[in-house]
Amino acid sequence: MTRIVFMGTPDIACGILHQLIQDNYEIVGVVTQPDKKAGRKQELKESEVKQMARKHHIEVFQPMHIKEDYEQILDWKPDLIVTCAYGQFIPSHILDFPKFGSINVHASLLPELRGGAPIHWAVIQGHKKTGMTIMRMVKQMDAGAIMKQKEVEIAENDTMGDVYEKLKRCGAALIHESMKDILENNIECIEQNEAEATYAYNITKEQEHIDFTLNIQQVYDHIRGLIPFPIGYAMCDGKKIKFHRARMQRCAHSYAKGEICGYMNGGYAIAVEGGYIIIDEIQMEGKGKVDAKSFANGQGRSLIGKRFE
RNA sequence: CGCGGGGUAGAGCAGUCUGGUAGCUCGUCGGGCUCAUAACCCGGAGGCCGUUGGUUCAAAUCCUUCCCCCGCAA
Repeated sequence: MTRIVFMGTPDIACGILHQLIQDNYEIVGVVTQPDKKAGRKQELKESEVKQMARKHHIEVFQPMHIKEDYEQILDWKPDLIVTCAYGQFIPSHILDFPKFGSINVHASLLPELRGGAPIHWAVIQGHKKTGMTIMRMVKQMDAGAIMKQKEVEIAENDTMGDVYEKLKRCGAALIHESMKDILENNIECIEQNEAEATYAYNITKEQEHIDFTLNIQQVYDHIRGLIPFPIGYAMCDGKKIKFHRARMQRCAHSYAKGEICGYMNGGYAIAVEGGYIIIDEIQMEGKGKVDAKSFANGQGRSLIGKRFE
């Protein structure tokens, strides 16, 4: 039987790992990022992939630096390495070791949106569709020849989380359909067109900041592209305020961009170019997430007339 | 002991510094007004002010024990 090593870390990789397990492939080992301290209490947290691997009694390897610490992987004698959002650059003498090579599953329609946050950026940039790609792994990030690709639609009101769920299912289906061909070397690989490559690096703190001077569509795409994680914010009165749920209302008005208009149409309205962004769930620094009406009754009352920065 | 904010009626908050009758917006219940309302008016119910101990004639408020929630940083 073909010996497969799976390398991945976050939840989306679980979709792929789970499908491989379902399809009865022999997973001889799983490589994932070391347990990390998380939260206020700094408790150690295992990656989602590690939790799934342990549930299925698969051996787990967690090198701090895979560049120097990789003997375990070669000892597993893999015939194929499948990776998905592992989180470390993998040296080519590991990638080249298996007889079927190494493949990567990436959450975009490559060569678009290479990098760590392709789903967020697809929504933030207002794309109408995205997808999953299986490709051969090469030294350069997400640049290998494309083996299989499958599209999903991004609906007008989809949040990052909605698209994420679609892609997780899409990825599982794609790996399910493709494994047989991959193991029979029955796939025509298509090199990526470097000229068309775009990049979707991890979201920085600065990029979580919502700029209300942009037009209504841009602001809305930005907010929904950060839901349910990491959540966009803006500043008002020196306080950080996060937007957990929002919608658009296109119309004319005479407010300044970013001005807080108060409770309107069941939400907390903020004026932008082209209409209002209506916030339905909001959170002030130091406080819990609350619905718009509660916010308007309490903390939000004194903010009316002020502007988000 | 990483830094910081907070726990007050069903919800969201003010009051705490400067101890002295429990307050606001909303919801809820009853009544009124209107062609009409997320409208307006009148009235009512609903609180061990997170927990422990202390100071005081008197504690939501000052000191103290513990629990819980959140923002930042990782």
